[in-house]
Amino acid sequence: MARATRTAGTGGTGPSATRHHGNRHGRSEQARLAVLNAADDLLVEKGFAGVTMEGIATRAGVAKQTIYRWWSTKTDVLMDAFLQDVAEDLAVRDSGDLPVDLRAYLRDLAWFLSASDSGAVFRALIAQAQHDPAFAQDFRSRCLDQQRRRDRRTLERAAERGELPPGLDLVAEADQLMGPLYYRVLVTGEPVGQDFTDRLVDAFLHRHGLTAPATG
Amino acid sequence: MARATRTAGTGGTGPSATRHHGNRHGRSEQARLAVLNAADDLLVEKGFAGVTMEGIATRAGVAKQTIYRWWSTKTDVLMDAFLQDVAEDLAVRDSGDLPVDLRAYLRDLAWFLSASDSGAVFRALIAQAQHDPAFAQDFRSRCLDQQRRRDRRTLERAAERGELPPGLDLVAEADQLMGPLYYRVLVTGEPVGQDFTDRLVDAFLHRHGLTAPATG
Amino acid sequence: MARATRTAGTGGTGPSATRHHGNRHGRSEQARLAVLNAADDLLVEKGFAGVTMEGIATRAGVAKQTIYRWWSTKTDVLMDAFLQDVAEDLAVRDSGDLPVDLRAYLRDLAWFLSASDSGAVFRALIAQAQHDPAFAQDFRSRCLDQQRRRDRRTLERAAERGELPPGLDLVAEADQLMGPLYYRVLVTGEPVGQDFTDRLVDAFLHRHGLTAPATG
Amino acid sequence: MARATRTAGTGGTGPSATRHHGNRHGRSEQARLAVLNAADDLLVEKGFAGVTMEGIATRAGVAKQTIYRWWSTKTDVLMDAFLQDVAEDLAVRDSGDLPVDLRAYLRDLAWFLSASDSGAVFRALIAQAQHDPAFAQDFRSRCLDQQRRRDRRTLERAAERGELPPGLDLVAEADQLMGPLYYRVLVTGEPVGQDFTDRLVDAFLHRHGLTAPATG
DNA sequence: CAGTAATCGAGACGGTACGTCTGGTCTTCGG
DNA sequence: CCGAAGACCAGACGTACCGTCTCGATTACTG
Repeated sequence: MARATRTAGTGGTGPSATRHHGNRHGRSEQARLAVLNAADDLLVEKGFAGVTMEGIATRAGVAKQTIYRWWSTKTDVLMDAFLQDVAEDLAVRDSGDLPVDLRAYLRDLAWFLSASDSGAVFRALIAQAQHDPAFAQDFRSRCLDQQRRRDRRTLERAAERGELPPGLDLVAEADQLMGPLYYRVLVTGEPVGQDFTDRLVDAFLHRHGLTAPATG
Repeated sequence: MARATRTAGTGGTGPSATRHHGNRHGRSEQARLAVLNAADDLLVEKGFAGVTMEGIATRAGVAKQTIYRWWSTKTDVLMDAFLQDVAEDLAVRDSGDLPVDLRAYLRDLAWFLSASDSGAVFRALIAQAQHDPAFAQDFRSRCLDQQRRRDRRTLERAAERGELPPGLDLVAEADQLMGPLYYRVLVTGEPVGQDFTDRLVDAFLHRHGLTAPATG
Repeated sequence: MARATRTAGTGGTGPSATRHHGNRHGRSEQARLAVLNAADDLLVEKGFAGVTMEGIATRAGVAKQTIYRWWSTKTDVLMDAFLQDVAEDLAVRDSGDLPVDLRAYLRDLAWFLSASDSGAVFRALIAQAQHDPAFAQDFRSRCLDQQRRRDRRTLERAAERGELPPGLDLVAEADQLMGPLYYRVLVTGEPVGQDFTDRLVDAFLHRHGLTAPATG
Repeated sequence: MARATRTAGTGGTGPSATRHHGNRHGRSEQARLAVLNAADDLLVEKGFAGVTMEGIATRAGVAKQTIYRWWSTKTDVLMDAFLQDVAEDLAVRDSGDLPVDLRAYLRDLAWFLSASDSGAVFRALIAQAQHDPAFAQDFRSRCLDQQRRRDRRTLERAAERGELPPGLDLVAEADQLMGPLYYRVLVTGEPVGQDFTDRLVDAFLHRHGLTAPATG
């Protein structure tokens, strides 16, 4: 909900800035944000089936045609809503120490995937990708790739610092490290507390001989 | 498709065995199988969105009400279809040797998840579980639990044989071993060849000091 | 997912009469009449533009699909509504005396065309026939022909009684007699009082030497 | 189509005549004619339902707002298009002989109403007048009155020449004479050949003792 | 010779209704 | 009682037009 307010409360923000409702010079930013917000809110409140083009239009105070002008399906809208929000809900910290950063990131990722609003959108999009191969491709190139890059970031920084053996396939390592977390959230639905994520990190560190914590 | 034929071509199976079209003697097995088949076929042919109650009814030559009498939603139908087929498409072998059995199972599981018909149904159900928490619970207890038990079987047998250290949390181990495979199929959509599954097995074995394979 | 079904609590109106809401044995008479009524009412209240399929459905408490199942357009609905009502709003009297009956019928017809509810529907249908040739053909065979037959009836009876010269083209005579009335209602929109219709009748009678009233 | 060319082919008409695209001192005649033409063409090609403000704008190469600036509805546009054309498609001849002129005019009127392009527009406008009383009033004062004056012209000239009895109500006589023709075109849709119109004229003449034609 | 005022093409906007599709419910009849 | 058939209410789908609006460019008068 923070989104719309940012622009809606224009008050006397700028001189005569972005006041247009859509004309030859481009679309209405106001309508765009209202749509993204409405989609987001509906997903969180009523679930994926409760997100309909009509519902979004009504809730956003926007004409259906305005939505169809810029997005082709409700999942397309949700994808934009996700891209708008994800940066705020999942940041990558950098303390310069791999074990510390890794533990922090997996904890944050677990929260993002299982508890945040944009995580709910993310899960819905992954689900839709199972149902629709064409959407899957679009989703991967527009959302998932950057998400995986984020997931790899901590390892890459450590590799640059020399904390990891050279020549390591970081993509494969990241998939092996994060995979069980995604699996748990998406498939088994079991809780993902810090104990769970820490165990994954420990296994990773141990695998590369970085520390040998007797976590048990 | 084998399913329906089994019953439809009754020919001279029995005296006048399961010949009823639905009367006071219980539901029609013929109708039940036709429905499951139709749902299955529609999913494979047209994707999840192409599976509708009306479509199933038409394709199965059955009245809509007949479906609603026994199933509540199309995903409910698909779940039954899945349970009917999964046993055939994913078996657990037992050679008595952990590395061998593990490599074989992960290869089979990869094929099952990414290429088999029942795997397609499975993915659709997992997707639906993201969209609908109530369905998720039902799906987990009726389908997923047994799937995870199957995934664990090889490890359990090895543990019984003493090939694995005692006191190991087999559930956690299995999740960590299979997680990246599910992740790859459901999320990244990248191919899951034997090289990929073997690498997962090798990491698992190495983690427990069972072999020290030079990667490659 | 129990849906709140709203059924008119008719109590125990009849034995077990027409209680069905549409099943394999035919359509719901209740729905049919509700639709015709709603269309009629909307036309009278809001004019032709105020008659919409959605509006009819809402007002009739009927699903849009139910309308489209039995009628193709709103004018199709209006045509049925007209056929349902016309008999009540325009009757042909028979006193056995041509001048008397003719004066009475033209007066009734004038009221029907310009002031009755079904006359309003009739005018709307004639208008639509100007806009759509395909509809025009349908309208003429289903409504107009019987209307013109009604318009001719009085003359035909008089001819049978020998009050009119034999061999007269009654169709042409009727068109010439009624034409100016329709013209006045549809085109000029001027009032059609009894003085006006009587003058038409007098001209007709004079044309055939039946009476020679010096009408001023 | 003749219309636009008339102005479009400015060639060397005037010095720098009507070349403006609309500025503070008046509207663009070019746009005006393009709109009227487009409306006319659309009506003839696709029928009344095929005439839309958007369609007119596109076909005329004009912005929607330009249309709304000068006309309020599509029927308003059609009315102007009609006024632009009617004079060319229906002229009143004057030979000085009532029977001759009357026969000629009714023949021309029949062709105008049933076969000409502006007649098609005229019928569409009459139809719209049935649907919309406010439009009806506007249409009658701006189009119909002059049309009825044209219809009366021949009789008026004959009256001035003394060919008709003095004190005759020419309005009523014209309505009674033309009414059946309008009725036939607008309501029954039957063909209006010269035999039909001549018979109307003969009845009129006989009614006033001008000739005594043996009917048929 | 700038400034102003009205026009024009373009097209996004909030809406309404369209005609279609699917979801679930209900009723009737045959076996 | 079950199953086939199919009519029913409900409501979302994606499209077509409606009438309003804002924009930048154009053009003739006005000061």
